[in-house]
Amino acid sequence: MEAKAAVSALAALAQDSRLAVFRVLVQAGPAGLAAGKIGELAGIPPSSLSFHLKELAHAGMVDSRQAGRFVIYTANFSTMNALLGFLTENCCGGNPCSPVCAPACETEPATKGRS
Amino acid sequence: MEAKAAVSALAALAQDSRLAVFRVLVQAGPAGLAAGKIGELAGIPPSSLSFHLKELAHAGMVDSRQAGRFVIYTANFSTMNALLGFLTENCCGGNPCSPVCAPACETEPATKGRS
DNA sequence: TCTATATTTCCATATTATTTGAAATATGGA
DNA sequence: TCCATATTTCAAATAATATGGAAATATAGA
Repeated sequence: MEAKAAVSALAALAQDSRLAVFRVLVQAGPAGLAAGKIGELAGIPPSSLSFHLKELAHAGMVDSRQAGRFVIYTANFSTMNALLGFLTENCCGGNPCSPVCAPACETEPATKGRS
Repeated sequence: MEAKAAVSALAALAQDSRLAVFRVLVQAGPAGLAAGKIGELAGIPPSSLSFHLKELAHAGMVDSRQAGRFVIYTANFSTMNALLGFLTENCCGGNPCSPVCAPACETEPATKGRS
């Protein structure tokens, strides 16, 4: 991931409504949610929601697919992982260090404390 | 970490100059860098740099300490880790999943591919 | 104290983002 | 085709953010 893409991704997430939308989609997993359901869960009126979803999509943080009358949105997990990687890249000059940790897969819930 | 703090942290990073500053500090590790050195490495004039450093500090992404005539800035790694955790929290409803990974410490460089 | 260096504050300007109602568009079913 | 529902687009007001020169402040050393 390049700096420009990272700034786009971060800017997409750096807003109350969009962060709420994205977190709801992360929790929903690959199945995703219809736009209306997202607006309901996040408390955002349709036109605002549409604006924010477009911002997230443009930054590659979410994908969408048509399903009948519904548009299903999903979090884009590979952009997400690329962003996490970018932020911790070459930490401490690439030397072993405790301060920052590279994301690594777990099969357990992500709510445990760390470092 | 709460949503408000996460939005602040993300907004702090969602800007070309500030992201460049933060990455330079992540790479510098706990030793940190003087403001002037950061400006030199990131190509940012003093007054702009000061503005952006203040933004990063206000969001808790960097800390500073006086060292003689210099002000040494360091990345705040615990805010960073809290942010990464927040973004992946309760991924896929808390069930085991491959898409998103919880940050976990490694002792190797952070440039390897993942998931 | 005086000087040089390091950093921050102030200021004005330019640019970009957020919000939401109303209207437009798209889809599926009767 | 006609209707109801789902979503997006448009428009315009408001608010927040970015920039960088010039001046102010702070520190160390002579």
